[in-house]
Amino acid sequence: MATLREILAERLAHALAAAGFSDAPAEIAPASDARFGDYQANAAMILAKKNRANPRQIASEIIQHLDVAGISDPPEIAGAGFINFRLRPGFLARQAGHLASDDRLGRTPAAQPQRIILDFSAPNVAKPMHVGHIRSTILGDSLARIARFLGHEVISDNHIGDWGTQFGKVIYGWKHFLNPEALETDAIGELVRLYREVNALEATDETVKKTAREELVKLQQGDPENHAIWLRAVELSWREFQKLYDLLDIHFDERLGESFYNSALGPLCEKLAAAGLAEVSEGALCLFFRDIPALADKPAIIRKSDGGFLYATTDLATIEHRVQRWDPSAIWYVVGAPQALHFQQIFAAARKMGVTADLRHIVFGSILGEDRKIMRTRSGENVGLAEVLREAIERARVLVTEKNPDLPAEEREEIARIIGLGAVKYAELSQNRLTDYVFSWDKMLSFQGNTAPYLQNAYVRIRSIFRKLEGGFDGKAPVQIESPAERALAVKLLQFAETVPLVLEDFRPNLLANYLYELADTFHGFYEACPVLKSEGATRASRLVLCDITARTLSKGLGLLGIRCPEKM
RNA sequence: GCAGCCGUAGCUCAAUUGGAUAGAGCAUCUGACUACGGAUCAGAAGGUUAGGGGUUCGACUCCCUUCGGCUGCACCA
Repeated sequence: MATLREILAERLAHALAAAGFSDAPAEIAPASDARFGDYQANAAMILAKKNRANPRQIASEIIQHLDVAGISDPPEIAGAGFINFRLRPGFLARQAGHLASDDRLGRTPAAQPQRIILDFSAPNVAKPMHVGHIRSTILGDSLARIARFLGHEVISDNHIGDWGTQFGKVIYGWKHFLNPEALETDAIGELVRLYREVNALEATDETVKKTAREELVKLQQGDPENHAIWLRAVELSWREFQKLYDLLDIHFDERLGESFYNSALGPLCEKLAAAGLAEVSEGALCLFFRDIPALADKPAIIRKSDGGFLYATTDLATIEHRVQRWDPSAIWYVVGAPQALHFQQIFAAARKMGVTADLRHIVFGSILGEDRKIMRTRSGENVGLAEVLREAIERARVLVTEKNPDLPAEEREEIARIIGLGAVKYAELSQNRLTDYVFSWDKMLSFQGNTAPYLQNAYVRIRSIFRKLEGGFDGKAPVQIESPAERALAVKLLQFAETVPLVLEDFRPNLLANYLYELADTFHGFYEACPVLKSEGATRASRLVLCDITARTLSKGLGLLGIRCPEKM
C-alpha cells in the first residue's frame, strides 16, 4: 500500500511532466503547520530558482495539471509558492481502513532489499559492560530491527574485544592468586580484580612485569595452558554479557571477536605489502593515504616494528572476511565518535583493497551525568550497565507498586522489567544520536512528556477499552471520520509507514520515537474528545478500529525500538 | 598547533536535510473533571538559534570568521 506521501508525489510527478517541468523533483513534505493542510509541495520554488521565474506563476501552472480529485481538496498556492494539500476525510477513512487488516501497518518492504552487516555493542572481555556500551548496543539493536522490518537482510555481529595485551596480566594473576569461588559467582569481577592486582604489582616489581609480558607472548604463540585460561576467561565473560543481552532482548547472528582474525593478520599484511599498498616506515608496516588531504599525514599502522599487529589490522581483516563470506552491500559500525579517525583510515584502506560495500561509521555522543560531565560513579569509575538496568527495574517496580498494588507480585515484576528497560532504551533512542545527553532517572521514568512510560500508558489505556468491551470487536468495520480528533488520528496513523524508512536515511531512531510520541499525544486528544464505549453503532465500531490500529502501531513502533508494551501497568 | 563533532526557551531535547510566524516536554501560571486507566486534556508565558559577516525569493540548516565545549592526531584497543 502506498503512503499518503507517495500517492501525492505520484500525482505531482504527473502534473510536473504535463506542465513541462519533468526535471523537477516530485517531492512532497508534511505541512510545516496544520493551518496549511496536511502536505505541501515546494517544487514550484525550486523550479523558479532554476529557471529564474516567478514561483507563484509556476505553482499555478503545476496546479492546472494536478489531478487529486477524491484525495485532496483543490490544492492551494500560498506564501512564496507553496502548494498545499488538505486530504479529504473520505479518502483518509478509506486509507486508514486498510491499516486495520495489515500487520505491517501500511509499510511495504523495500523494493531493493540489501544485505547489511551491523557491527555493534562489542564489549571487552574481562571488563564489565558499562553505560558507554548502552548507546552502541541499543542503537545497533534498534537499527537491526528497523532494517529487518523494511525487508533488508541484516547480519548482526558482536565484534567483542577478546584479544589484547591485558591477557598477559590476567593470566599472570590467574596463575598466582585466582579465587575460584569468586570466579564462579562473579567472573568478570574476579577477572578485573586479577588485572588490577597485577597492574599494581607491576608498578613496584619488575619481575612481575616481565613475567606477565612473557605470559602474553606464550599465549600468542599458542601455549596450551595459557590458551585454555584465555578461552575460559572469554567464555565466562561472554556468559555474563549474555545475561544482559537476554535481559535487554538483544540477539546477535554472529559473535566473531578479534581473536577470530588472528591467523588472518599476517597474511593480510603480506598481501598488502606485496600489492604495494602498504609500505614500511620507521620499521612499521603502514598504509598511507596521500591522495586524501585529511589523512595525508595520518598513516594507519598495520604491523608494528616489533612484528605485532594492531586493531587497524584486525578491523581490515574483519572487512575482508565479511566481504568474502557475505558480499554485503553495506557494513554499519555503531561506535562512538572518538574513533572517527580510525574508521576514516580503515574505510580508505578498504577502498584501496577494492571493497565496494557502503561502509558507514554510525557515530554517537557521550552519556553525561547530571553534572554535565561524562557519567562516572562517585569513585570515578565507569557506571556498570548491569547496575543501571537493575536500578531502572527497581525504580519501575516502586512506581508500579504505588499505582497498582493489587497486581500479583509476579505480574508486577514482569511489568517493572518492561517499563524499566523500556525507559532506559527510550531515553537513548528518543534523542539525536550525535548529541551528548544527560542521564536522568527521574526524566526517563516520568509518565509525562516524551518517555517510554507515557507511550506504554497510551497502549495500556487502549487495551483497557478492549477488556471492557462487550459484544466483540469487528476489525473490518469501516472507519468514519466525523470530528477533527478522528481526522488527526487517522492522518497520524497513516504516517507510520512513511516515518520508519526515514530512520535509515541517517540512522536516527529518534525520528521514529518522535513520531510515536506525537501519535500517543494525538491519540490522547482523540480519547478526550471521542468517547468510544459510550458511542453507538457505526461510530463506535469505527472508533474501536481506530483504537485497535493505534495500539498496534504503538506496539509495533516501540517494538522496532526494542521496547515492549505491557497490557497493564 | 592541525582536524572532526557540537553550541537552539531557565532545564532536557526537536526541527523530515534550504521552506511559511523555530516546535515539544519538564519546571512556572490558569482552567477542565468523581473520569472508556487523571499515569489525562485545554490554555498562558518563555527565543537576536553562542557573536559577527556572506550566499538567495527564503538560513538553526550552506560558506567565511570570532568565541566557548568535547574528541582525535605513528607503533593501546
